[in-house]
Amino acid sequence: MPRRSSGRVTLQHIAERVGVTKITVSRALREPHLVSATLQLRIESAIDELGYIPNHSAGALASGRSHSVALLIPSLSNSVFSEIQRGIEEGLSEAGYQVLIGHTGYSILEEERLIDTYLRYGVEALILPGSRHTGHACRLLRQARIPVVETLELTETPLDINVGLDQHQAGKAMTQTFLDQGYRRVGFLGARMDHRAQLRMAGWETAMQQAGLSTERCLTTPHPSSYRLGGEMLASMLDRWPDLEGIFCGNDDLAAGALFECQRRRMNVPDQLALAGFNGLDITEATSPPLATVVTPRRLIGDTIARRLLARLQGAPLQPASEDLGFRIRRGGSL
Amino acid sequence: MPRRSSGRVTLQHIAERVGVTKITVSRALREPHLVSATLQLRIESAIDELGYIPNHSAGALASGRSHSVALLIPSLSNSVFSEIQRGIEEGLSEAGYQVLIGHTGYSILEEERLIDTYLRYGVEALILPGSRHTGHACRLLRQARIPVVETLELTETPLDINVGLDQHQAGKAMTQTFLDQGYRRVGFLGARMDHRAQLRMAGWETAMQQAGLSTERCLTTPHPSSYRLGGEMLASMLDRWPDLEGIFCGNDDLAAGALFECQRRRMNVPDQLALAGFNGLDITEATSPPLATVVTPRRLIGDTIARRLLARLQGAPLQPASEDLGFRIRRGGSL
DNA sequence: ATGAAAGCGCTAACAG
DNA sequence: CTGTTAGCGCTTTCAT
Repeated sequence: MPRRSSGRVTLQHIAERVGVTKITVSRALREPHLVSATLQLRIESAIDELGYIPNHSAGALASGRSHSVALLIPSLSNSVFSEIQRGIEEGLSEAGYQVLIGHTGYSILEEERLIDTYLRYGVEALILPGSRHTGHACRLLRQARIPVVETLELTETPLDINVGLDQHQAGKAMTQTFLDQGYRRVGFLGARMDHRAQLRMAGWETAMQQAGLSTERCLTTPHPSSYRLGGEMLASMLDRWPDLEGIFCGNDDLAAGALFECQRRRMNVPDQLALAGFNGLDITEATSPPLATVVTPRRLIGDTIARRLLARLQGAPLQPASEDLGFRIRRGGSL
Repeated sequence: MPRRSSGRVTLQHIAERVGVTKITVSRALREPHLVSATLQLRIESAIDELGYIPNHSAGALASGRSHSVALLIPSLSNSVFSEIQRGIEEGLSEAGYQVLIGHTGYSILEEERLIDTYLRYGVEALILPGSRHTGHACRLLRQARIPVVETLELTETPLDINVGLDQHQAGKAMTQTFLDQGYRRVGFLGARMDHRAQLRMAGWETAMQQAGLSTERCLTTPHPSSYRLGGEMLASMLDRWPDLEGIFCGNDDLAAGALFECQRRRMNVPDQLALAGFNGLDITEATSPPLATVVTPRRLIGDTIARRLLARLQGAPLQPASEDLGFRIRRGGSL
């Protein structure tokens, strides 16, 4: 009688049932071509009958490989990440990796906690939103010696793979679009104000300053963005700066919320007020008028991450480098 | 020289550095009160210096406990789940559980695959969206003998814990609200048509039939729902049934998309066409007019799941039972 | 308060 | 194609 035992069905049980040793059963599962066809069948049926479920921890411990990768996303309710995730998942699951999702709530402290957790789980790579991390997180990542992907934004000093787009440049380009259309009193509206939101806003500032225009018409909040918030903040801005001609919103949710508030006030968009968002989510094509936005190549980002990460996992050397996948301005009808 | 070794820092390394055995280090980590204060400090600093990261697989294998729970969600881009997730995560992480997120893409086959995967990982409980599962999934769940939560919808035959709301009843109640307001030619618009969407639609049918009204004005698609799709489907419905007085949309995205299409056509909502959605997402309060919707208690669902699951994890017996957390109809201004 | 021994379930390495 | 042996890194159990 064993002193400890989980009562779970193990390889050993299958092996006894079939009349071989457990290593053969193990092989039948992992390298079927090394096992005779008849045995293979008998093993399969024994597994089925007994309801064997492999113990991932035991396998990972013995082999030193977890076949899993962690993907950290800032928020579950932000659809920006869903396409990126699809690209990543498709590429990696094909190669036998399980993608473990964690969400940071836009906090680098929570990101640090998750990095620690997933390193304990022995993930073979980490995909992180953004390029800002806590000092301890960076130390953990360095020690772990596993591939790391930083995504969404670009950084001068990537830890490893960096795939995204230049958020500052994109913010600047969208602002320039306002200016090209003749708008002058262009404000900025931002929520949450994570690093990417800050970069976009900085892009707006740069463009405005280069055009010799005022950057005073700016309203931001640390609160999470939402449609409602977009409407409320638009109202505040119009109160304070009734002369506004256009507003660049840090993301599509805010822009849509702002548009709804304009509709409520019977303000014509873009004649009385031009609006633009950021990301090119589905909603920007559905509203009336469609919203101007910066279309980000999210699916491409996901595919690219999968491809480059697989190369690293399969032995490609560490060569920290950024890959800029660009963006596209879409004027919609709101600008 | 050991034949195999990962090169990672282990408990053994810490122990040697401090001059104790590894079991003492292990205790210092898990039951600090059993270790003398001075040792505790020396162990902590050694861990810090060497950058020790515990190996979760080894711990899980030795103890038979993974301290993790899997939460499967249908889609990352659907914010319906984000509040549920928050409630679950807060409750469980406080109790020392790591919540692993997986997404099924609304497919019970993918759900089955994820259940299998996470059982291999040794999760101590599973939280599933919905009550429809493949036969093999049910078998796996039964064999695993761990707590299972089925959520969002209610079922007569819960596997274990079941927390949600009566989707059929909710669909019926929203339809009845149309009828109470005097609308008669009320259609139904649905996308994706997963089980919950089907239940909502069945609720609409029931209410219409009980009122002796036609259920012909119904358009559904298996495609994922989106704002754009809501607009396109509304257009099709108006083409086909120009006499429509109201449309109950299976979710808020479709309803919002439909509203935008009405705005494009300069159709007054609700005078020319009444609209309603389902879930009570943020957008329903932001549009102009605000959208009628079925407000679902998502945060409460999450909190309730956490509470009941913790009880089960701490030994409460298996007592399959459903908990109906209800819903609220909000008329908004579109109905 | 600390230690020794055994073992969790699996796979790497080598043998045949 | 199949088996033997050792060990992955940790925790349990029992001793001291």
